Amino acid sequence: MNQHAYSTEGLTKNQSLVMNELSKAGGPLGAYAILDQLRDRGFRAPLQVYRALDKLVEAGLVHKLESLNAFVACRQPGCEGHETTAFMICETCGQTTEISDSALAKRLKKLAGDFEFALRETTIELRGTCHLCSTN
Amino acid sequence: MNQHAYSTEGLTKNQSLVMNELSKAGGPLGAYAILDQLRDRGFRAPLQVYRALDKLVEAGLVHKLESLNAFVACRQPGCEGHETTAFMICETCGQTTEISDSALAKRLKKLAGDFEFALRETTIELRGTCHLCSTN
DNA sequence: CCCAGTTGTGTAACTGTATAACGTGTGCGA
DNA sequence: TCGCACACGTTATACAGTTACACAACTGGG
Repeated sequence: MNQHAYSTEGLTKNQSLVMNELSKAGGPLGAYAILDQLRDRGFRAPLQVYRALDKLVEAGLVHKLESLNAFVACRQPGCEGHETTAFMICETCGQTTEISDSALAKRLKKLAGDFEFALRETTIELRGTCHLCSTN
Repeated sequence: MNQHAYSTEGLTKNQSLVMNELSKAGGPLGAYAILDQLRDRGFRAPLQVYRALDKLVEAGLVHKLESLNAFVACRQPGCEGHETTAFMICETCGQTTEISDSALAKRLKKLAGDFEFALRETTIELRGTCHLCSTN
């Protein structure tokens, strides 16, 4: 367990604060945006945010969107298949959709296998325009 | 055509220099690493590198690896299927392998279609350990 | 030929993203 | 109680990418 237990999830104080901001946002946030949001809660330096994010990503509660250099709260609490999650990112409205597709995961595993590559983590990000933005 | 024609490929002087560095490297390079390599060829500012990279990526000669914030020369000259290229990145030796898999591309297109998402570009990056590094 | 538009280039300053290198405090087990 | 692991705080710095402005070189049409 954890030393402080500030949260229902066994997160530390800083981790809870960062997690809370990401949940409130409902979409991707940059580390510095999070920092700004948390200045009045005592945050002063980027490292405080990055350390919390590292743990949250590790715990599977947060995903990093590499093509945005941003972070997003996991859609569902116990986000399974965390290693092979795909994201659709609307370049117009910024909305992101999290997808877990087993066929996709399977194909990637097979490709890695073909190259005798020990797969640890995958990044799959689809950029384009979402339905809503296309029709407007 | 191009104004200077410094290269066999119709690239400008700066584009050729950057392309040449990436080809020599045989692996991913950060923009500032390229800049440092080209200081004695007259490069002084990041923008010179980024402008060249933009054109090279647009021309399909170079890929950006989002999870490394780095750039890599395209494996084959006329890299087709440029929109749906996957990369395997060895976290030990840094080597990258470029993969074009039509089944993968098809599956991604289908997923986008299911969500009525107008796909523009995809990023697929597999991180792990390559065969060589696993056995050593 | 000249002019206007486009594209490539050079330079400086700046914002944004991320990490290194310190040191401090706290809980926990040997 | 000693040391270890871990969260935390602070400063500085490295790396990534952009904005703004100016100039040079080619291009196309009148």
